[in-house]
Amino acid sequence: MPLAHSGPILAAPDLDSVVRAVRARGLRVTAARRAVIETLFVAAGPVSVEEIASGLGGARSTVDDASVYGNLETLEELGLVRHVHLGHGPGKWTLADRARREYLHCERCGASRAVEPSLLAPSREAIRAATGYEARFTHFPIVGLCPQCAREGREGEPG
Amino acid sequence: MPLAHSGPILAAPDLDSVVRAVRARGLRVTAARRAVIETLFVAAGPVSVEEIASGLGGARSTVDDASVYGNLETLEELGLVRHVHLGHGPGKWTLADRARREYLHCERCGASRAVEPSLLAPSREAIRAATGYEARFTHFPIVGLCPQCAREGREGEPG
DNA sequence: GTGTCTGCAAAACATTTGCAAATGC
DNA sequence: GCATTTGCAAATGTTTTGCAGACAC
Repeated sequence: MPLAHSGPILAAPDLDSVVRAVRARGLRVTAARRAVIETLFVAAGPVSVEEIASGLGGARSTVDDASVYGNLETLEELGLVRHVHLGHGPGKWTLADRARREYLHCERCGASRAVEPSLLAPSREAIRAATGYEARFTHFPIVGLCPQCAREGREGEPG
Repeated sequence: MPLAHSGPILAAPDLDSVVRAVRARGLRVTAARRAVIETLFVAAGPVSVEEIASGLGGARSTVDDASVYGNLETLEELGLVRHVHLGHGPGKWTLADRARREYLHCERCGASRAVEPSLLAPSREAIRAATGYEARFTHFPIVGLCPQCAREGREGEPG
């Protein structure tokens, strides 16, 4: 079942399948590891290390920051989770198959909104054709000016 | 010679014109401020705070980190300098009119390369038409897989 | 039983803040 | 002369590292 960039398929694996994948790679399923995965699983969107460590989403126990960092790194290496940046500052974490949305971020007022994926398709194709790179626009937001700030910028400028 | 989407044209000014702009805004031209600007001016590309503070590029004196941060923030607010991120980690700083290149960054091996601006034009237009945002792809790199890592990814995957 | 993982404490970085002294205008 | 700006020192916030004990398998 292909999860990758192309497919519209939304595989949304259950928690057990993630846990199984962890075990399949030879990693141990500890309470801390399970709590991290559960938090990512129940979260509405990408979450911070802080949120994961404090057991947001009702994880039974709390997990030490250092262990959260370690686990996220390990799980990211396995391709099970990803981190994304929604603006400046520390990243947020999510299950790998959920990191599919591209965002616009206004550099002046900080406003943020998701982008209709089809808008990026032409450039993604052009980049692939010209450079061979498979571009994902999901990791960092696309920075620019929102309509209002763009307007103000054009008026306000002295000359 | 069109440099950008719209905005006030600010073309490769000499050092003095930047200094004049600073004074014109009512800011004082101190030794530290001048050193920061000079470093940005002579640098081959975007530079780190560390590099600026240590007087890379032959600035006569060294400038305290805190002062560099303060100056960069002030100058960015005036629109004279910008910071960009070329990968993960702390940003790098450059004169505003020089922050025009878009980069591809491989999330697996870290390879980086500039993008031919025309490749992004279609999506920039589509985004403007659909959302009103003026997208700049220069602030964060576009993350993805370089040709080689993309190939390995496709082969290596277990299933 | 053994090697992995955890929590805790401390270190390493990047950045911000507070403030008295220095200095551009 | 006076407000702005500086350097220094300390605080903050995030992430990494070291390590003895706990625990999954």
